[in-house]
Amino acid sequence: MTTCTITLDDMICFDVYAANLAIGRLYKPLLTQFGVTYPQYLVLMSLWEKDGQTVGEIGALLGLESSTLTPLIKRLATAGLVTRLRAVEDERRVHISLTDKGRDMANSRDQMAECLVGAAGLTLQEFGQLRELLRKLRSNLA
Amino acid sequence: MTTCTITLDDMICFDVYAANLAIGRLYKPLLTQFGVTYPQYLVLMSLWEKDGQTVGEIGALLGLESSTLTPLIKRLATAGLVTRLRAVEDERRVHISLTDKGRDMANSRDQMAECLVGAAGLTLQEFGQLRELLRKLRSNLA
DNA sequence: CAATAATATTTATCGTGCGATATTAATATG
DNA sequence: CATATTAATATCGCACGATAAATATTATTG
Repeated sequence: MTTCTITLDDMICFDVYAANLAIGRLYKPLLTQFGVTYPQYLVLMSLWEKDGQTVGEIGALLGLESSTLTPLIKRLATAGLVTRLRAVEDERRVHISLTDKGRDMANSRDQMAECLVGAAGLTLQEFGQLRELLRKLRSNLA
Repeated sequence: MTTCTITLDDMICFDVYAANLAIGRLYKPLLTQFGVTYPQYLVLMSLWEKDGQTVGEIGALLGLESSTLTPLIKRLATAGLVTRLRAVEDERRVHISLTDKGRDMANSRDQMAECLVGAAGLTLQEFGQLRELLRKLRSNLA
């Protein structure tokens, strides 16, 4: 039975990897219009959800170290999409906030969403299943 | 209904991204012992499945361009895990074959598999579901 | 034989992701 | 109150991934 287990699992890591690249590739044409990369877009997404998060909070959400996020967010700041502001109550923390330009980009989210939903060819139910399985997987690994 | 759709989808790309990193991070300690990275490991996996594949075949499997794979595979060759041999029947193609050392690494696959299966906390049925959904998603996007 | 397609490499570029280390500030501890 | 500890983030450096574009070489097709 070990053989069975191995095949299943190994295909999983394979498929997650390939699916991730495929999604990024789908979004790319839209994202380059805004001059941002796919990981940068994910950071923006988390800010559209909740503005003003700290670097640590965003990192926890995406599963990234601050050493990865700091330069990434600086590029977003250079692009004029976010601002970095040290918290007054705890000056270790740096809050990331959307600029007007960054907030405006949220409108394009609908467009990208429909793009993926259309291209993915999954039912809403399947989307929900997939999301739930991935979250379960990830939370167990973390 | 639009709102519902958007939320679902956007979480998907989010979760795929995070899950991919989480799996890579889980494997990392084991992989560094062998001196290979996670994408390099995926290439080895495809060779354990079917040895002697061409660069193009591996690329199709992983969804990578040959321009990405060529340097990656060269690193595997430098590490003594694979050999690169131009096909005699069609000299455009380059076949990648495992060395003894590369084949030996396949033994560790079981260890890694059990590691993931154990840590993931998913049933075999859920693994199957997840794999099927990801493959469907990917094949539609490609 | 010429034109076109397929395959892999080269080159150049950029960004990701992380480890190691430093820095700064809040919090304990004595 | 001084100092050690811990936490959060920044900084630096590095290797590699991923892609685009251009090139070279070989097959195939008309």
